[in-house]
Amino acid sequence: MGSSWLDLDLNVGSLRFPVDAPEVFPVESKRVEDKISMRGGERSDAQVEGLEAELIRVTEENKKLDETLRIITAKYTSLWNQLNDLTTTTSSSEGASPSPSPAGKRKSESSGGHTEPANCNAECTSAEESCKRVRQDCKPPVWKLHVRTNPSDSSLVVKDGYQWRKYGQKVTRDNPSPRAYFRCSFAPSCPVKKKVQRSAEDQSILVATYEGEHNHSQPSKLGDRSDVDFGRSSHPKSSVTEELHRTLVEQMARLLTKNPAFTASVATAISGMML
DNA sequence: CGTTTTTGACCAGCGC
DNA sequence: GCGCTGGTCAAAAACG
Repeated sequence: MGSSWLDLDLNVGSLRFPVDAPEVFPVESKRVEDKISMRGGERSDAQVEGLEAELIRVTEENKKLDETLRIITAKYTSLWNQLNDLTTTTSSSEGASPSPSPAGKRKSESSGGHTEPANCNAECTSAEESCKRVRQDCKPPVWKLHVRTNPSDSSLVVKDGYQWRKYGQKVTRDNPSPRAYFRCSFAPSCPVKKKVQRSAEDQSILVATYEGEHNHSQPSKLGDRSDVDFGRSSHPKSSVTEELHRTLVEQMARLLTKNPAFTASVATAISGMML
């Protein structure tokens, strides 16, 4: 995928309209044409021809811009679908990645990402191992969420819109950072658990592991103290994908707003529509 | 005073 | 069976 999609050549540099003629945008072209035809007698033919030429030129540029926007949208959709596929596969295969832990066979850690039976197919041959797999398959769904935080911030808090109660903390063998254990405190019967630990490789990344599914609606919608609301579904996977969606949109917005020509064009377009 | 967090103790699974 | 390790419990402390 590379950066080709990020290299947004919007070709907006030529869209520098005269300040006194904002109405040349397509939404207003019909009105401009009417004005021209109505007041044609008051203007010279040269002026009319000049305006018409300008109108045609700007209309063409708008078509180009519209086409570019359509391409960007298509690329974004394509990229988003790829990301969806990627998160679906990585969330189930992450636990299979080489673990720094020599043991790496503990039931929770090792089965953390093993919800995908395909992972076991190549390895599990004996009856004993297939029994283990059956046990693992019965476990609640497990999803991982990586959140970049300020490394100086030592709190193990991942704001995901739900209300959590910490019930334990432990230093694990393969990571010097402590791991915090949380339960969903919004509903006492909610089976969801969350483990949060800093990444061993990058201390600025918090790795939140969700187990199970919420059996209630998201509390943040009911006006609780949580300040993030990116999970519309009670399913933890949905929270993850919504988070990715949000990140993508933010990145796109950041890229676009960094381009002064683009922001100038948007401003001109908006003012043109308002006028 | 009720709720949440902290933290040491305990339990269970797994490999040897 | 033993030791290691991750996960959970529960009493005490902290907090609002």
